[in-house]
Amino acid sequence: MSTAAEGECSVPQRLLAAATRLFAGQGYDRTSVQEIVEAAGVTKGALYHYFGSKDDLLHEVYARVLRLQQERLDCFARSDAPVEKRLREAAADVVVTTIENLDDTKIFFRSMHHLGPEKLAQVRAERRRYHERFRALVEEGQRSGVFTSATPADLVVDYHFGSVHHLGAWYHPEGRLSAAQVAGHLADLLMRALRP
Amino acid sequence: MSTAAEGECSVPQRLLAAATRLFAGQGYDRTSVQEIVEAAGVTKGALYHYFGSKDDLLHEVYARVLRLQQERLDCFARSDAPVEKRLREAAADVVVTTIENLDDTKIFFRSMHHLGPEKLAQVRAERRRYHERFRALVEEGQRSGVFTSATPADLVVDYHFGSVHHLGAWYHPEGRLSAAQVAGHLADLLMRALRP
DNA sequence: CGCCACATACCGACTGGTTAGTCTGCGCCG
DNA sequence: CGGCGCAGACTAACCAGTCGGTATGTGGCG
Repeated sequence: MSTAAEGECSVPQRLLAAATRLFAGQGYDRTSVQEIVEAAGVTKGALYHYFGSKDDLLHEVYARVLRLQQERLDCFARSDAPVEKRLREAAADVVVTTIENLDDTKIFFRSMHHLGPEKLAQVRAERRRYHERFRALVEEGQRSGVFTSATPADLVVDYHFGSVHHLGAWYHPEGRLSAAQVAGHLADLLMRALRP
Repeated sequence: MSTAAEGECSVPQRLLAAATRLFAGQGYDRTSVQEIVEAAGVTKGALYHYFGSKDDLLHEVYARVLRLQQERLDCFARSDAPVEKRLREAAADVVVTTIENLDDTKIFFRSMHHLGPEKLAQVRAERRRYHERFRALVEEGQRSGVFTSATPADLVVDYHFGSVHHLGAWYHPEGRLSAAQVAGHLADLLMRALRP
């Protein structure tokens, strides 16, 4: 009766997965709690046993993807390779992980305003930390002269992340370009834009 | 009693303006028809006198901004300046008009999925035409050798428009950069990324 | 000019349907 | 037997859209 394989995960994980898929497909508001629990093969009692509210569910989705991206970026930034290599790899990796979690990303930028104020502030703060770490890489390259300083670093970061966030609007896994190929091209564009 | 000056516009225009502001601020689903008519200083009878449904209202917002952007792009593309000048001006102009109509843009990419299937198809078709005209400029420059062909033209277009769409997420009119300054920087980034 | 017929513009109470969240209870496991 | 994990009916609120009604014009006709 349910769409997903029900037996292979714990109930909260199944609920989170179903919610992610449905939120990404039809948006937060258009997805009723009833639909989520049916897709997960349980009932509302189960959902409200594990989550405080529908908002909580959304917040969990956000927390998961934020944690993942922060970890990956840290990994690249801490390397001791030259800065242009570190930035290029970080820029490409964020594209790959975004494509690998396209549902989460779609939700992220489409449903942010559905979060309550305090959860929103928390998500925004984490997001800002992520941006700042990325920007630090750009600034490092600008100071050392391998990148042009013609454009302020924060604008460069917003430029790149803008196109990353937009991936959900056009990328299809069955398309002619693989995630790695797209990532390579977008990273190239960024690096060329930063050439002195 | 109402928030906006009521007397200076026709009722349908006031309704459209109120809807735009509210949709951008709280999203389509979180905005009730009651809120819209109160903000416009009328009642539901007036709204349903001029618009067929809440969807219609949203669709009108889309149609307005699509028409505007298409006109502006046509204007730049038809010039007989060298292609790098035409593309640069078009790329900068789309940033300026996006910033000047930030509310519309926010709605555009956040609430698309609220449109019914046939209206959605129509909006998408117009959007695609816009993209294709922009892409044609990039391809022209690539053929004539003033732009690098390292990156496929459609990816370049998605790269630029991605950051344009993302403007609504970070740009604030009171910030330190004017719309024209941001437009100049983003156009510079694009042109540098296209240098051979 | 006075008056009627009709239309356009708008009002606001009402309805049918939907939804998030609650609460009581039941079955299974330790 | 006791409590954890969950079922599912229930409720209170809300909301898009409807519909009969009202007011303000507008054109024709006697």
